Amino acid sequence: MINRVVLIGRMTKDVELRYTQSGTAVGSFTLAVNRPFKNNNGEREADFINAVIWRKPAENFANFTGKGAQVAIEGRLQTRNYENNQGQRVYVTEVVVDNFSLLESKAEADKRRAENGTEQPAQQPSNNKFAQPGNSEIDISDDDLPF
Amino acid sequence: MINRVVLIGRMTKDVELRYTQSGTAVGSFTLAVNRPFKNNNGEREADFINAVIWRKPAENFANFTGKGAQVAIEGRLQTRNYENNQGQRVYVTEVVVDNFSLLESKAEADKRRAENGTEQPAQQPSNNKFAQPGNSEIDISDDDLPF
Amino acid sequence: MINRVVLIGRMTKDVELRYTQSGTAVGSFTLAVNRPFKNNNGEREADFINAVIWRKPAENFANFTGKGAQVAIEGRLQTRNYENNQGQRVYVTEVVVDNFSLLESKAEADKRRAENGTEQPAQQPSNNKFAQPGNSEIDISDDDLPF
Amino acid sequence: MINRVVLIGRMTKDVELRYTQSGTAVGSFTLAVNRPFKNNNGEREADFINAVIWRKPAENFANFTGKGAQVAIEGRLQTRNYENNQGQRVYVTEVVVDNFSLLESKAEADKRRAENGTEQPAQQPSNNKFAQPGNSEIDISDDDLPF
DNA sequence: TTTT
DNA sequence: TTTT
Repeated sequence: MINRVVLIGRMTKDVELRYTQSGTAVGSFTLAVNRPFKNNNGEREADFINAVIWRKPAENFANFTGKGAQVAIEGRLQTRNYENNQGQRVYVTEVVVDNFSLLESKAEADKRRAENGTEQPAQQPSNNKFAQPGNSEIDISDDDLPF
Repeated sequence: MINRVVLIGRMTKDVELRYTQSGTAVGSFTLAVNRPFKNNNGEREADFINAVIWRKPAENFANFTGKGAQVAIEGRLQTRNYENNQGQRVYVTEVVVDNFSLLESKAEADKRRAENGTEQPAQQPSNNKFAQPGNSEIDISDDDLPF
Repeated sequence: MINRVVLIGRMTKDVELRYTQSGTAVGSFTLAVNRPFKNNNGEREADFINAVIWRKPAENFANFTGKGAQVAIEGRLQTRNYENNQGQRVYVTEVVVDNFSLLESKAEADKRRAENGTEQPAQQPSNNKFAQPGNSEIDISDDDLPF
Repeated sequence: MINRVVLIGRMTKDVELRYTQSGTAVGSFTLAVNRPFKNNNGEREADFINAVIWRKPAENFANFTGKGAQVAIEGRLQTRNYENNQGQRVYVTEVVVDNFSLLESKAEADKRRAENGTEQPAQQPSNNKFAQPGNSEIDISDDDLPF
């Protein structure tokens, strides 16, 4: 089966980097991808695509990109569902990234944001800076590993 | 911005073909795309990707494919959200199809299902057979048109 | 850098399976991909895309597909050049396949061709049947390995 | 049939913009796409992918990108062949671009090259600057139009 | 005939 | 819950 996605967009925030109980890194983030056309009000809208990235590439990605930076990602579409705290089933579609290309460094994006003004700098959570495995460990079963 | 998806999978059901108030055809369907690897129980799972297709291609697609048939689709990822009847915001990610390739005809898929046995034949809802515009008109604003 | 190709087409002939001096399998083949539109004479032309596939997947691919069979391939575009026997430099662009999906088995394609008539059966060269490494060894340097 | 290519790379030179006898714009260019791995000498090589772009987008593309600039392109693979002046048949594989994204402006690329030093500025051939149709008219039959 |  |  063929399942392929290629996107270019901007990071809506820094990568959220976490670790499974067994120490596997997982990064999650959302890409804002501008639409090719304008809406009825003459505005260009965006789609907000969720994505995850695993293992060593997750750590690299988290460290070299961040909020506002332009990136290209490649991967496959995956769906999953879970029950939220109101007992409702929530369906999620996300890209499992297996290749990426940084079109702008974290530093460049930060610099641009600083120059552009009032915008406060991106927070620098310790967990997107080569965090130690085990640090921000979370409740992700290793069964969720996509391989 | 680049936003491209290519999928090969099987139709989980016949296309749901509807019409906006102004008579534009919209087809919606879900593709089951088998994962490239097996899970911890040695089973091959699938991802269930939602998709929409507009206008004349929607009518062709609805008429020449159907439940169980293998198809290839190409398009872009789009996100939208709405409030459900419990007042919860629901987020949807779907493929807006702009090209497709039928890898098996509706007839072939039906024949295969018939041969395979007990499975009941795919229902033949009038709305997937060149339905008249205005017939199964629904509450889709023309503002939802993706162009 | 992003470099991704997805194609659906038909095998113009059986896979040519060879082995490098160190025993690495390499398959080469050409895919006929029909164009989406007709030319000025109302005919549908095709593009003939060259592709290579390496190692174990090359052997699987060679054994389960063949002339006339429909396949989907995924990979990256690669260019190389060499001097031909007239001393001219020849430029080649080909897909290095890293994923494929068989949309029709070799047997189905052969059956279809047999039913369709006069067409002679695909030749069965020993080198597309789990050939022994070393058998049809050729002058491919291991330096050509794409990794 | 599915036939899709997505590439990110750098322009090896300015776009060559020409016009068919009937005044249709055609741009041709080559993209250098770095390989994801290093070769046996520890160097990162590139693939040099030829591409063409037609009509109005060709003029926009020619005017807003240029040598050294990073771009993303999307399109389909096309093959053609012709006889060269030595009477040899030459086979060409190229991308017919139907979407692009400028990741760096012509100005930015020029600025970068100027800062980096000795490199001479990109020549500014009149034919990549909103050239008049008919100006650099060439021997392209309108039969070559890909639609 | 190639870009950073 | 969103980027430029």
